[in-house]
Amino acid sequence: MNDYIPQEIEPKWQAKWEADGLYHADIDESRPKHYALTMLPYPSGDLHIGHWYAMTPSDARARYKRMNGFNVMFPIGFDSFGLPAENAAISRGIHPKKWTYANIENMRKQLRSMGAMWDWRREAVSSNPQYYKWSEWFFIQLYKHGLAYRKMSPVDFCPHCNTTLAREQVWGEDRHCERCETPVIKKDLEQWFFRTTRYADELLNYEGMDWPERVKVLQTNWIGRSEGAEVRFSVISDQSSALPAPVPPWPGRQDRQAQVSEVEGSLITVFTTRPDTLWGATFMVLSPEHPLVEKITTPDHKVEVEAYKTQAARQTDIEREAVDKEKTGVFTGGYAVNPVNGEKIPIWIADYVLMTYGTGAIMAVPAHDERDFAFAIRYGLPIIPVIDRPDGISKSLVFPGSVAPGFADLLQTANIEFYAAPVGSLGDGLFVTLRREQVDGYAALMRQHLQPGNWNEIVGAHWLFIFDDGIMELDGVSSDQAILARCKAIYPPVNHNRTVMEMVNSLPFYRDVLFHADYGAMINSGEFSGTPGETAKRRVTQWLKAKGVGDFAVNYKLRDWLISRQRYWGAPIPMINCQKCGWNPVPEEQLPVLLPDDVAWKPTGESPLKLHPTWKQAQCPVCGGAAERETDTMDTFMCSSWYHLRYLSPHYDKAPFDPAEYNYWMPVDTYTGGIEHATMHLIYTRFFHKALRDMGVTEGAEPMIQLHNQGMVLGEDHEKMSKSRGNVVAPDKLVARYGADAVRAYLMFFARWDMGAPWNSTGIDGTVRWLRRVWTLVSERSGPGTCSPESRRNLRRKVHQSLRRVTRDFETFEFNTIVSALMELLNTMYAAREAGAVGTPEWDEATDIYLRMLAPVCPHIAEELWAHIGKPYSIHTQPWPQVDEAAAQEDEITIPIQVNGKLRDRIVVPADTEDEQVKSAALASQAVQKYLAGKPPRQVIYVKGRLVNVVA
RNA sequence: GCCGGAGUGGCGGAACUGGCAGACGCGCACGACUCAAAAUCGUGUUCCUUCGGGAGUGUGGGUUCGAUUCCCACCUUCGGCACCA
Repeated sequence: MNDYIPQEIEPKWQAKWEADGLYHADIDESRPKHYALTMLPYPSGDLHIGHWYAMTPSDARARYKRMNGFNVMFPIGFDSFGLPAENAAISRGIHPKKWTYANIENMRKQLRSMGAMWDWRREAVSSNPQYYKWSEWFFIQLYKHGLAYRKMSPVDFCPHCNTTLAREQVWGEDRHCERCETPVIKKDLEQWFFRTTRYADELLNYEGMDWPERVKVLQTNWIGRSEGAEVRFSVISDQSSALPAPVPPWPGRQDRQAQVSEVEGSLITVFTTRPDTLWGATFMVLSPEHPLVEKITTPDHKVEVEAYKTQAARQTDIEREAVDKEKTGVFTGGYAVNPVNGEKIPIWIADYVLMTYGTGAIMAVPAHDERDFAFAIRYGLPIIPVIDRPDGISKSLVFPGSVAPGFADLLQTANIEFYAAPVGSLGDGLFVTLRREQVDGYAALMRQHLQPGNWNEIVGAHWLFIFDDGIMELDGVSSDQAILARCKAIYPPVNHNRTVMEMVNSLPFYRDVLFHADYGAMINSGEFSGTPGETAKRRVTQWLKAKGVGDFAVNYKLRDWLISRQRYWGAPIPMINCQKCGWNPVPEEQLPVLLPDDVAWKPTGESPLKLHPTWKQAQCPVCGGAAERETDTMDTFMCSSWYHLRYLSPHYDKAPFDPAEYNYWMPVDTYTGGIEHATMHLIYTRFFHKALRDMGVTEGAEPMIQLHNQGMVLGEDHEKMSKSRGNVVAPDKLVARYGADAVRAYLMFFARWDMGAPWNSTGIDGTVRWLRRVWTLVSERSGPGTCSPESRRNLRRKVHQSLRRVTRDFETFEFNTIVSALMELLNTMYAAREAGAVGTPEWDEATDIYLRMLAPVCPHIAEELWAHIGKPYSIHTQPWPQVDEAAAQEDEITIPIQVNGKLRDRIVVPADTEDEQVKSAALASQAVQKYLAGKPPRQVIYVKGRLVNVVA
């Protein structure tokens, strides 16, 4: 037989498989179906090694499933709308359509070189009108079912280019436009949203889904459900000292996302997870974008507020939310009334409050929230503890000379924990830590021994200020100022402090007891003081509800899905705006709304749909008058939320998919793709499916039963592959040099699939060598057949053990060990050949099983060798071999012997040896005897078939 | 910063449910074949060692007869953070 030349055999078999329609997937009720789906690629121009890494193992597993009797559908297509096409248009003057379809043509060719079992008849291309007609249709259905709506939302905007910018188009610390380097601004636009939040609770349910735990956790955190309360604060004027007007009745539950715009008049609604801390709310913070900011801000604060809003708008949400960032904000001049105690509290704005979470406003409880604490310390706002410390710890620093001599001895006698250490340059002070039950005794002792003209404070679980004429307790805003005034009178260096907390926070000894975010009994909370932590939230919320100032509320981090893109290359949003009739969908019989081809590209990237002279002119579907089309297009995540449905029947023109195909193939049995899609795409597609289900379009709770994610292939320099870094690995070159089979095998072998790894160009020689060895071995068909029955049995054992491993690893997506097992078995077969096994029935069986196991991994060489040994075409329609458990059974086992957990010896015993016999054989070992040194063992542990541990 | 992963020889990785750490491969060294080279085949390859043994799975602790595996803290690194897809 000739040498192994993959460049000859691979195109040959690919052409034959194609001509024979070997991979056509058609409905066949007699067989169980398997829908294997790999994530829709974007046609960026060149197939990336990352595509191969993602798709080859998916293909191998689809093939394995097919050999296991399943009718497998493994489709492919292109997610072909999106930003890069427009970038090419702007920078190189190529029409996005032309650029996209040229790329698709190239990638089809490249994809075919993989030898994957795609059914190309089912190819779906999201930028084809016959595809995006249905994307538009879905938009209209969602709109008709109340799941699409418009609201104002900010975008990053380049004022010079007059364009909305994607996050990746904003560069640098100063956030400038990638094209013209102008600093970006935020611009508020009316945009379309889908109500994903309506499905938030259902999306948290993963019942019956075989998805990786990490993805479920990521999604759960992304959805970010939290239970708490909404509370309404009324705004009052600076001058107002009279009691505030009563808060109007609670309007009842409304749609979550609509809430924000419904904040009006003089009411601020906040969401809080800690209604039990309401008595400690000493100020409010609005997001700088909050609609009430303008109304509340007093004339003398206008300049500062406007300046702050501008700087906040230039940051990303990530920067704004960062916990370690310095907290900044400005006072608006406005005040609100804390509904629980009538306290007048100032209203600030700060960038750490985001308009996209909750109601865009918070009540700040600095004693029990880390960020609020930092903010209050910085701006001198009062901090009043309202939740008891569960640990009951208080601290007190006794200043040098503030107590009568001998105080330390008294503490010792009272069993109070303390140490003496210098306080600045004042001499030694006493640093006291108190348990709850010691506070009263300590306070009494201090009252007796405090020298005139001093005070002492107890802070933490208790807040007592002991003066020579009595004790004051920090229990509210007024006592805060009263205590501070006394302290300033006694010790002028504290004059600059604005609050008691600021004063005590300057002593590092106190810092760990000043603030906590735990649950505990309520304190300083009027009639609620003493309410235990377990019931506090519920009882306070019930009371708020009864008073009409609040209610139970659930909030989510998940936001509604922003669909609008101010771009050309996307599916048009099929809506028409009429001055008389408002927004209405394009009548379904007029779909698709086609993208115009004759568009002009301004070098700035301004949307050509807006600039097109006639495209946006339309007739109102209601009154028939002149109206305007929506010129925004859809987010490409819309296209990729339903592509698995278009694959069912890409040419069907009566509906997005053929119901007969749906009924047979759906749901997707195995979905594979990158872990980077764990939240956005995989939440959107689940939302989409559930929304369609509720409209009667789809069935079942979930679109994808099983999910497996691959990791990423980095460049050889351990950096993300990119053209600019010059570290991109081109699969075409590798295929030309080594053949597709070797590249496929190497990609499965070189890393753990679910983790990914940096590319390693040196290892591929090993897989090439391996395939050549397979070739050589199978080529040789006649031999002496002279080897011993024992070595023939050993060969069979190894074959069936390998089959067991390979089968298991295919089920669990552990592709690297599949290839290892095949390499190992080949080594055994080489040894068997040396022993004269060629020509025996065991050898023939080994060859047969070997090629079947190889077929999903390296389909071309397996097919070639299968033909060579005279087996019927095609190996890919052969059944998967069955493990002969009896043959795989070991006769003898080696048991490692440990003494005190360290390996000291090994014994070989028949596999069926009784436990007691194994133990006594282990104890009889010379090595064990040596370590026992004549003493009896304390314990002998035998883990059946695994190991013996002798405890001396 | 927040959420989720990952850290094992010179390198990629293996180790099933807490039970022999380093399978398989790359690289390297030596040998065979060859005039020679490539290819191929064979042997060896965690580190230290006084050759008895000792240490060792990012770091530090803990649980256990026994920990790469479980628990706590930390370090490094990768993915995502809502207009890249």
